[in-house]
Amino acid sequence: MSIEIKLPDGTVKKYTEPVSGYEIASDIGSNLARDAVCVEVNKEIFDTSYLISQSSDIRILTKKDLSSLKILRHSSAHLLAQAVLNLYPGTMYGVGPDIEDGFYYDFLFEKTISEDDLKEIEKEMHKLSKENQPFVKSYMSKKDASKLFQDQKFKKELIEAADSNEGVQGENVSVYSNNSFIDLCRGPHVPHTGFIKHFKLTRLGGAYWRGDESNPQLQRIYGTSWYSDKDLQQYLERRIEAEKRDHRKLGKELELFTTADELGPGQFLWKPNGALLRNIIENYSKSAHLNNGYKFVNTPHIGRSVLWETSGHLEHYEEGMYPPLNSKDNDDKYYLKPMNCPFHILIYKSDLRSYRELPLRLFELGSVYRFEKSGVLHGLLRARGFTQDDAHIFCTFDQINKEVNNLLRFSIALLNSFGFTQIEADLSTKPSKAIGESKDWEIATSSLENALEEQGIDFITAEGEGAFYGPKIDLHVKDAIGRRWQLSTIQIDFAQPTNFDLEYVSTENTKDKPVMIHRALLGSIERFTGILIEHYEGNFPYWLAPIQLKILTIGSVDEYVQKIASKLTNIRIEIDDRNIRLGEKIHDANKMRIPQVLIIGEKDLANNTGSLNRVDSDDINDDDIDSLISIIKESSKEPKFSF
RNA sequence: GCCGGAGUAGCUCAGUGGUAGAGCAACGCACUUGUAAUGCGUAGGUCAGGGGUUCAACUCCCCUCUCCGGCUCCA
Repeated sequence: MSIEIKLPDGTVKKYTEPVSGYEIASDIGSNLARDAVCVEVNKEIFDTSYLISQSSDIRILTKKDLSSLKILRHSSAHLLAQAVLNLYPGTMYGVGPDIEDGFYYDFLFEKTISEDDLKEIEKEMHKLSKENQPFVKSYMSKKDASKLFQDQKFKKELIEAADSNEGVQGENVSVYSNNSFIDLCRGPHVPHTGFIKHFKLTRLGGAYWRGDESNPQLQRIYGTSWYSDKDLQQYLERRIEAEKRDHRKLGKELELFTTADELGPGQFLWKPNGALLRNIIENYSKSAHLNNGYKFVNTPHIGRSVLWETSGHLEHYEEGMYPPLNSKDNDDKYYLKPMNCPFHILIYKSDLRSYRELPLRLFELGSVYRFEKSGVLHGLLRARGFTQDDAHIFCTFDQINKEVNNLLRFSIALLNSFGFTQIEADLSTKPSKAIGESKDWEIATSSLENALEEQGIDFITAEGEGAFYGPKIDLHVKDAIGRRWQLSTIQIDFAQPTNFDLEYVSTENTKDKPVMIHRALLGSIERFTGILIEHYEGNFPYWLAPIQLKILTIGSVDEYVQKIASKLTNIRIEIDDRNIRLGEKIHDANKMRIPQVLIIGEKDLANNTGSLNRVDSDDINDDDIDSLISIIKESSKEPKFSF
């Protein structure tokens, strides 16, 4: 017997007996043997103890490999379950995969545990970690496994459901054991529990068994796990960073928006600073649209039920709509609009349309109301009332590709203007709950795909994630700390033109059906503002800052300050002329994240000077006031929009 | 909607069966201020709302509302 093991550097090692990854690593070097997490055999990952019996290309994975981190986290989940079962015998355990930055495990405790209990569980995990218990894989029949897990109803269910993710393959299952703890598992795992050192249990939450709302709820324990303490600490710091950026907290501190119990959940009141910010965003979007082929429309907030029956919303999304308002005159019912499209369609239908008018692009900052489930509301990011930068493009079949191409460029240019430069796309295809012809779905989907390819945008396909009336492209941005947010959406719709009998007169004088494209680029203004707040941590670029400049006075300089202010046309200014110390005025301006502060004292009045402090550059002290004014004007300009 | 946690002054929080507290903010007085919080004083609360237990409830129990962490959902 001859087994040839080929290493990544091309060297070949020969063995006469089946050999484990660990043995190969040991043959290469003792350090590698110590650090080996797993072994990749012909692109598939196995435990270091796995016996390789055929000639293969292999690679030893160490702590440095990305996939090793996933393996560590999955093993951490096992350790968590082991600790939980030690401390709370009789607990039912569900599944425990690795996730981004960590892992979780779902449990059904005999008595619900609380967040405080996590400390004790963590302590137990550390204890088990120190014991360096090896993870050992074995196989057994489904029958034997059912017997082994006879007291564990969730495990039995997984065995019966033949869940390959949980190690059930055909008639056999694989299980991993370390010490007395045994779990149904496909693996692979780190060699022993000693690899799991730098972890922390982070959260406790509820989760439906197998992610199904109709199933009972379990308690899910979340944790994070790393190969070094440094990585763990960095991760924990990142979390604190993210908390600091919370738009709900900053919204309160910077006096941007507020809420009140009397309003009802998911609705917001915009205070002067927030309304300014919002208006800046809206106006920028409006002028971008106005200058690029869109026609503005305005539509009401409620519509008769027949409209929503025709559009299909009542049939498909009634639960997400506010309950109807009854008419006092007759049996009519009115619904708050969850979308603007039916109204824009009515505008399209109000005239006989010619092919010459197409593409017809109707734009509106349209406020919509969706009765989101109470538990999903999350500040501005998920509200019940919000305003979309919404447009509907009515075009011919042949125009789709060009329109989508334009839209992608337009959208990216807009997001770039606001400081989002890393953009990725999702292409969502036909869901199970869909209306319309399959052929139309195929054409629509492929035209979106073509446009993405023509624009050279990286995208992933999200199967079955499309809207009920058509496929869509979603654009995602990465923020300053790497979080991914969905913003723009571009959706093709063959269904609504049919529902509403839309038509246009073609070159051949026939009546043809137009195609509709729904698109919102910033998405919801509320949500977009929330994301901007988190992206900039409240430190907005000059053009977005609600107050761009604060003038701080020292002594009596009123007239001089008025003269300066009148020269700063179109700059959003606040003047602080309170009779208090300069240090306190600076403190207050900084607290409100005012990006530019102009200090004017009696000395400046005499010399025609001023001092300028700016967040992103050095202070300019006692400089000529006119030169300071031009610096302020120049730096406060909004970015030019072009695409 | 479901599981768990929380709600005390405008804000951030302490108090856990026995007279409701602090800092900041607000207001008043003094200080007239040149680069990250001047000092003193005053006022501010149905302890989310409702019901119950108790001699006595912010505190214990029940219901409702809102918020937070998750799950599910997101046209």
